[in-house]
Parts: sequence; structure tokens; C-alpha cells
Amino acid sequence: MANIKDVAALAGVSVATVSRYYSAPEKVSKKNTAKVISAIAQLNYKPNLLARNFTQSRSYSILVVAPLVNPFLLDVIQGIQEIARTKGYTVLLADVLEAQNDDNKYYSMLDSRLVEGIIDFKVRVKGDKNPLAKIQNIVTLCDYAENSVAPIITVDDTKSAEKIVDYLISLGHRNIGCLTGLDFMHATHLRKLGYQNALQKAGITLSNKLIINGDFSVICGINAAKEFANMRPRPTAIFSMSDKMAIGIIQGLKAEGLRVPEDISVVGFDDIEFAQYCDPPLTTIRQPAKELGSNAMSLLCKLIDGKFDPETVLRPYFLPTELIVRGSAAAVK
Amino acid sequence: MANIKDVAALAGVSVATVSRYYSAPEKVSKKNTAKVISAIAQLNYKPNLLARNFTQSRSYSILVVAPLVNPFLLDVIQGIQEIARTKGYTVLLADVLEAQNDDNKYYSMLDSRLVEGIIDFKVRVKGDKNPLAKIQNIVTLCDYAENSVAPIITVDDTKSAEKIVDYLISLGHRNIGCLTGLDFMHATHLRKLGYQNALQKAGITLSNKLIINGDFSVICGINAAKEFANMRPRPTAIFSMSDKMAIGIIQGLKAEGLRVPEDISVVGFDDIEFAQYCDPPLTTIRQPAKELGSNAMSLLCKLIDGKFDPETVLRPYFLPTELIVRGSAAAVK
DNA sequence: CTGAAAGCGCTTACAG
DNA sequence: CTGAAAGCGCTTACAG
Repeated sequence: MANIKDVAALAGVSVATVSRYYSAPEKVSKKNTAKVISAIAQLNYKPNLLARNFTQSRSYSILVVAPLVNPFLLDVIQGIQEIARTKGYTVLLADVLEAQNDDNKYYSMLDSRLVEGIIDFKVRVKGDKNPLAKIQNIVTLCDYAENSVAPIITVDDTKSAEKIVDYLISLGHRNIGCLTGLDFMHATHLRKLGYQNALQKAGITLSNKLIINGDFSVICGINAAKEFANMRPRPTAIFSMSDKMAIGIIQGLKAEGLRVPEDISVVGFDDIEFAQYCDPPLTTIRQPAKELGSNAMSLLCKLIDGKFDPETVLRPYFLPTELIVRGSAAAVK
Repeated sequence: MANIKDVAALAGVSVATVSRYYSAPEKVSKKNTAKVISAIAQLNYKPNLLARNFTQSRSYSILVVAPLVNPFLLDVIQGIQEIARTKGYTVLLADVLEAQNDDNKYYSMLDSRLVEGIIDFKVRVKGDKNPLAKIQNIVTLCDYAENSVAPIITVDDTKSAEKIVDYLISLGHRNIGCLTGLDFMHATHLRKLGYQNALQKAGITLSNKLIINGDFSVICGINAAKEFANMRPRPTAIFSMSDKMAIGIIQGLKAEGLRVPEDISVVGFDDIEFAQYCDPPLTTIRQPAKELGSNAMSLLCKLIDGKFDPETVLRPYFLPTELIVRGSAAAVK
């Protein structure tokens, strides 16, 4: 393979001129530009970007560490890609599940210069196994903790959950079940808090008997449906912390001979694509997936460029969610 | 940041020894190993992988160019990651839709050494705008053409479509509609051929009136349902080229007051997660998503290592599909 | 098992 | 606008 020296020799210019042809073409005379172009074509020269990156000490890559099962991950990645492309970054993808055992593996890619920044779906807090000494080009996405060591882009899980439970209450429901998400995720606890806040505001007594622990999967929704169906008094509405579980609940309820929403209302969280195509269409909270991705990537670019305000950067940035009213919740009979 | 020279100086050894400590630790004496370890710890040294990659002329990265809307893409990527991890590769992800205009952008990453191989969801054939001069570390995944320039891992779309239409025919259906996928995808035409083969084998006259052009989206399924419902005679079964469209068809049929499968049978293709949770659960063809990914990555590794048989490597490798019988198709009345 | 030294292919002040 | 030269931080024959 031809290298920059070969091009320079054939063109009869210095390697500096060839290099400048790429990095600052306006600084190269017309005459030399023509010679360089011709030599490049003749030799079919392709710059070795491994060498360029090394010299510049830049990888032009960022890493996304995400749970590959996240239902709206593809939308988030689209948002990330959109910004990444305009800024000249390529995107690496790692599975957070694989990373469980060995978080450091991915964070070390920062130290080894393999990536310039990381978008992480898991918040790291002070006191964690892997405390980050400083703000080092990491953005936490879709996860929140008060004492996060990295800037955060997410939604207000508490307020969003509260909003949809408020809606159920406005429909006359007072006996409202709740199916939670994975316990180790902060979002689960935040949404639970929102659920409880809404009930308390309405003067409804909290009961742990109405709360079933889930894991965000469809199957656990199906199983939970049976439990909810057999509760006495049976809840008239169920708040599910994800659409996938809500879809499972609806299936499970139907299997129990119950109608949604006539006998029991079900609402979800996320607004995944299938939410609008279930039967009945799901009333849920929309998370702006693509915007979460693009915002996170924009922020990461600022971090990398050092163009951020250290005073405010750690203040979490909450993107708005929206209550999407469809057919799966109705007024209590 | 400390570099290898600093470590060598502090440890009182040569840089070669420090380098060997990483690449061939068995060649370093116990004594020196201890000194190196201590120096690394004191300086908190992290090897600059940008330099290492440059020196070795290896990026240890591969690129996946895929449509970010593909319903089972996440499963495929899991399969890819699994192999990539064991082989020491990291995975870059690019959106094929963005690439539409500018295919070369991604393929040039091979020339610039940024990636060592590419897994591409779009087959490139001789005569394309971007013909590949030779087998250069590219694997085509989930797409097929006879004159592909790269090795292929996919399923037999024709036989798979034929299999599920055979099944409908075995149920007594003879008036079978078909909703196709995106026209520019080879899979669409292959599956159509399978649909037609099955009909012909059964002595059923083909009719283009029974074929509606789709695009793999849920919404086009909903729209197509209306058309199918109004055909006279109305088809008693519909073969949809994707589960997403099948789910749309079922919704649309219900909206028309038709029951699935009592009034009309619907079958899909893919076996996405939601296929088993629709109402009724979808009868479909399962594509082994994860295996497609892991097989493609394994093959790519062989290509990169040069350990392949040039005689047979271009022979497409078809992974088996499976007919999954659930509740959305029934015997014709 | 070890070290001196060359080399990988670029970029970038610097001087002109 | 141009070129000579140093330098980036590693790896890798080579000689010992």
C-alpha cells in the first residue's frame, strides 16, 4: 500500500504538502494541489487513519454502553448517530450486560485513548466500585442518581409516573396496582415514588400488597396479570413500569377472562412502537428516545471539547415526557 | 500521562521489557516483572492503544452496517458481540439508511485501517457502483444475491416462504393473499418466489391481484388489511413478509370486523419477540437472529485471519428457519 | 531473558 | 505557500 511518502515523491512535493492537502487544502497552491491529486489517484492512496489518529492522539470514536434488550435502544442510537455523524465521530456499541462483571473494561477504553467519550446507561455514583475521579467525557443516559459522578440526560421518572397515575385517579380509580421494573435500576425506584406520590396526594392509603416486582419483560407481565386478577378486592387499574410488561399484563388478563379496559385499566411507560398497535392500544408515557440520544451525544461533544460550564454540567437534564392517552384505560365503573 | 519510557525508566528496565510484559509476559523474568508492575502502579500507566494499533497496523474493530429499524437487529448484534468479545474485537455500528447516499464512506474505513472487517446487511453484486475487487473482509448478512462479491450468511428466504405457504395450503386455503416487503430488498423477491412456488405446486393459479406491495412497517399492514378485507372473493389467508406487517394486518382486520383466524388466517415472517404476544399469537417463520450474528462474526474472523477456503467461501451459507405454529392460522371453513 | 535501535505513517511547529 | 525535521508511543527483529 502506498503511503504519504510515495505520494509526495511521485507528486514532487514534500510530505507536509500532501498532509496539508487533507487537513488544510486552502494552504496548498493550485499547482501543487493538482500534482497531489494526480499522485493520489495514480497510487490509489488512502491515508492510514490509524497513523493519523495516533499522531493526533484522537480516536474520533465514542462508546455506547447499553442494555441490548432496551426496547427503544435503536431509536436512542439513531439520535446518537445523527449528532455523531455531523461531528465526525463513529459509534462503538457494547452490551452493558456483558459489562456487568467487568465495568472497568469499557471505562479503560477512555484511558487507552480508544474512545474519546462514553454514553453509559448506568449511573455511577460516588462510592461505587468505579468512582470517576473527575468529569471525564462520560454522559449518563436514562438513569439518574442524586450523587452521580457524570452529567445526566434522562427523563423525570418520578414526575412521569406520577402523571400517569394521576390520570388513572382522575378516571376514578383508587385501587391501583403497580408492576415494577428491575430492582437494581434507579428508574424503578423513582417511578415507584411517583406512583406513591400520586396516591398520597389523592388521599389513598398505600399498600404494598398492590405492588408486584417485575423485570421489564413481557413474560413477567403475563405472570403478574394472574396475581392481579386474583387479588380481592381486585385492582381496577394497573400501572406497569414498561410497555412490554403492560402488553404482557393485557395478554394475561385476557387469558383470565378479563376485559381491558372495561374490567380493568392498564397503562404502561416508554411508548414503544407496539404500544399503539396492541389491543387495546396502550395508554402510556412517551419517552423521547431519539432526543435522549441526540442530547446525550451533543453533551458528550461539549465534554470532549471542554466547552462546558463545570458549575452546571452535573445538574441533571430532564427531557419532557408526554402522557399518551389511548384505549387501555377507562373510567372506573 | 505517563508513557512506556517513563515506566521503563522508573522500573530500571528497557522499553522492550515493558512492552513484553504486556505482549509476552512469560518472556520476562520474575524480578523484572515485579519491577514493571510496581512502576506501572506508581505511575498509573495505561498503554496508549492508539499507538499500539498503529504500530501493529491493526484496529481490532469491525463495523456493522445495518438498518437501524430491523426488528431483530438487537438479537443479531448480541450474536455478533458474543464472538467479537472472545476474539478481541470491538464493534462499530453504522446505519445503512445514512449510508444510502454514500456507501463508500463505510467501505473506505477498511482502506483507512479503521476497521478490519465489515458485516453488511446489503448484498453487493458484480456491476454495482461499489464493486469489491476481491474478498476483502466483508460478510453479507441476511441478504442474498447469486452474484454476490462477498460471502453470505442468511436464511433461505424462498424455501422458508414456501414452507409457511405450504402450511396454509395444508390447512385447506387456496385463496391466499400476500403482503410484500420493500421492493429494493432481495429478500422480498425471494420470498415472493417461495409464495408462488407453493401455490404452483398445489396447482393454484397465481394472481397478482392477491399481492399487495408493502414496506415491512406495521402501518402498511394496517392499510393492506382494508384492501384484503374488501377483495371479492376475499382471501381466506394472508402471508405477510414480516411479523410487524402481520401484526398490522391483524389490527386492521379486527377494525374491519373480521376475526383472526376464524374469518381469515394471517401468518408472518421473522418471529420477533412480540409475535408470541399478539392476539392471536402469530404463526410465523423463525429466523435465528442471534445465530445469524454469531455465524457472520465467526466467518468474518476467518476472513480477517486469511483462514478460509477461497473455493467455497463465496458459497452462501443458509441457516435453518423454523415454522412456528401458533394461533393466527386455522383450517379454512 | 534483555536492551539498543529502527521503524510504523502520519502531523506540526518552525524557518524561510 | 513550502519543506526539513522532530516527534507521537509503541513493537519487533536482532544481537547478545
